[in-house]
Amino acid sequence: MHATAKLDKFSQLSTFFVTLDVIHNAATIFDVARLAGVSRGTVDRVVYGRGRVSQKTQEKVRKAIEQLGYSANPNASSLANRKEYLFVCLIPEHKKGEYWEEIEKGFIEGAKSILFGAVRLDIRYYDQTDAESFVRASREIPALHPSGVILNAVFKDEVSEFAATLSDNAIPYAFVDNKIDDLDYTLYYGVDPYKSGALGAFLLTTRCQVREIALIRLIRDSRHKADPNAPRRHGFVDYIEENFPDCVLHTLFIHPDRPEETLRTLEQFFAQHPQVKHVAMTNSRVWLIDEYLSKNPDSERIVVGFDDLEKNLESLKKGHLEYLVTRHIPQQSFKALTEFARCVIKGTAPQRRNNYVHMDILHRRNLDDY
Amino acid sequence: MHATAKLDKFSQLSTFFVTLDVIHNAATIFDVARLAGVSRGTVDRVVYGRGRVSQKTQEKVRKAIEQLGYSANPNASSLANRKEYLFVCLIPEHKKGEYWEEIEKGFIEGAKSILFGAVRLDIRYYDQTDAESFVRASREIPALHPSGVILNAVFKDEVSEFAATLSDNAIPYAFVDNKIDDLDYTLYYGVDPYKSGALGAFLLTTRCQVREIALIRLIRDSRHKADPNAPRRHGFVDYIEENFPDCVLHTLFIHPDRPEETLRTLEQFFAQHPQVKHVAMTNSRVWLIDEYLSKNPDSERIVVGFDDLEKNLESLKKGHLEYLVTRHIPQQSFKALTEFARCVIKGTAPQRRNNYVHMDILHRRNLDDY
DNA sequence: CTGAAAGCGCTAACAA
DNA sequence: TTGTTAGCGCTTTCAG
Repeated sequence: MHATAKLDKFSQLSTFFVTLDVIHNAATIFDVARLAGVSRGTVDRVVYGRGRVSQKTQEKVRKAIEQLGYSANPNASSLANRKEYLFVCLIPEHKKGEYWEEIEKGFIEGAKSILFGAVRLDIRYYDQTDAESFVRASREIPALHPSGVILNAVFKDEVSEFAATLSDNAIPYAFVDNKIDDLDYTLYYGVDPYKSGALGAFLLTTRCQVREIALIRLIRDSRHKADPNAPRRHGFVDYIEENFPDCVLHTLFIHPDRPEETLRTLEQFFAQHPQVKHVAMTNSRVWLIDEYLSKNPDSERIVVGFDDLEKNLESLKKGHLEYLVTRHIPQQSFKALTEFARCVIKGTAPQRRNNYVHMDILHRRNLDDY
Repeated sequence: MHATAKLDKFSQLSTFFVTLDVIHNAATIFDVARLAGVSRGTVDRVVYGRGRVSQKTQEKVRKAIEQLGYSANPNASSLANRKEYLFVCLIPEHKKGEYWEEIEKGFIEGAKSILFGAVRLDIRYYDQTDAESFVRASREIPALHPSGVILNAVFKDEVSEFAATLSDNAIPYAFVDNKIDDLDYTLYYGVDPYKSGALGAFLLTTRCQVREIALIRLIRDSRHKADPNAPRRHGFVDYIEENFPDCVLHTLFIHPDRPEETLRTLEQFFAQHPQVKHVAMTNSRVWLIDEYLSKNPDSERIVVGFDDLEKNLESLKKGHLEYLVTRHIPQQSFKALTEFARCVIKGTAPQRRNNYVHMDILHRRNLDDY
């Protein structure tokens, strides 16, 4: 598919315009074959590098392709190509409304949007708090003979080992959300968590003289080995330390599954520290404190959170939060899947290997059409 | 194309997964034909309501379709369907780097991305400052017999008249960027300019006690009848008046093509009013004041602009601007074209008629991957 | 009203 | 190493 543009100027009409024919116009594989003086089969072999073509004919064909600006009609390709591609997504199990549900949506939409070849998706889950469950889930994957695997990198050792297995089986893999740098992944899509933390800190403190901040964290299960939120938190904390060296950071811990306890913890803290007006939560669940915020309105208070979960957006809309730092979560998994599939199916390298997606600043005032 | 999902739980493995087959699996038109006891041609007629099919066979076919969950393979469709669609885009002529260039990019990319049917794009230009040129350009369009026309609404009367002509010729049309409410357009994509103005005002003034603001405007050619920027400016001004009733708004005019004059105007103004620290420009060319800003650094000054033109982004990156209120400009025209084409080609109504796209808040800190 | 059949551009298996 | 050919699933004449 390619576009040609011709520019015509009709000066006496004082009107000018551009016409472009988009889409597989012009040249077909047949045209190329004729120009190169070979058969369509040969052209096909050259285009996809299937080998078994002499250097000389390859040259001829290449030249013809260039001359005609040929590129295969993707519709005809995927019609003729009945190959099926199986992609396995290995992600944390999750409940409705949680972060990983959004990621999953992106995968599914991405798979649906692929038009070259028939794509199957197999989504496998593991327990984020349990490295063993990751190992169990990952072990079943090679037997499925997938064309590719997409996963996130929770448990460093276990993921590295799995990646090695995949490589041994010549199965390409991609990371989404986070990655392990020294592995041989095809591509990665995610945000820079450190920067996003710093951005949140900036939004919380800009144009203010900040003396104290409440940073609210989650009590993680003791089984929970990983701390996937650390880079973002560090970005946040480092920003504060650099820009407000005298600022006191109060860290409070709340339990994600105990709302009454959370309410009490917060009420108690803010009763003791009424001067603290800046509040942040660097994980994705700032909605957990929404109940406290709505029951204890304070027009001077500024709260900043992260990630566009449904519940966070609601909290933002109600005015309990000032800013949410995020990106369209499904977009990163959508792009990851479609790009990865393109690379795998067409056998090409990705345009870019490490893709950091843009961070959005969300405020009540620009929330409407998100 | 449709997706089926089956959920299997292997509890003893403490692993569960979801498989979904995306894309034209299962039933083909042949299967439907066989089940209904008719030919493929008949099925086709039913599916697309081309008429000339008896009620009875229609029933049979419908039932078979339902039973098999049939839906046409889009690849095969557009392969067999050699119809060409011509879309005409009618937009202001522009120079490199200007707003409308970005819009144009979106159209072109959108056309390229369409995979159903072959699409041709014909981009026509007119002079924004000259209603007559719009009339001239628009008059040539019906003769092209386009499948659809996309335009923006600059000159109310002239556009309305053209729209009527299109309707008379049964040519559907869509608006991008701005619209005229009471016309019969198929769909519209744009931002709410009033809201974006208010958002800019908010970002300029949040957490500040603002007493004076410099609002910089463009000297428009006297021929320039339209004031396309008015709604955004009103959003800005109204916000300020509501929230800072005592704030003084200084309006300065600069000429878009006279940089030295601009520099002088600004230097003179700020020499006389050194206390003014808040500056805004509600049109898309805040880069015009970049030279002044870089030559007269002031850490207390806050500048807010609009639209992600290359030059504005540069100015933001260099730290001369604090915030830019924008959206991916090409995205709105991309979406407008693809959605419009879908509606026209498939003969369906748009999902939504008026589409307001999300406004991004851009700051030096979230600019990297935009 | 309905069926048959010739492609759309490409792939892949088979023959040469 | 190369050419030939039978489809992929759908659309669209053209006969009947």
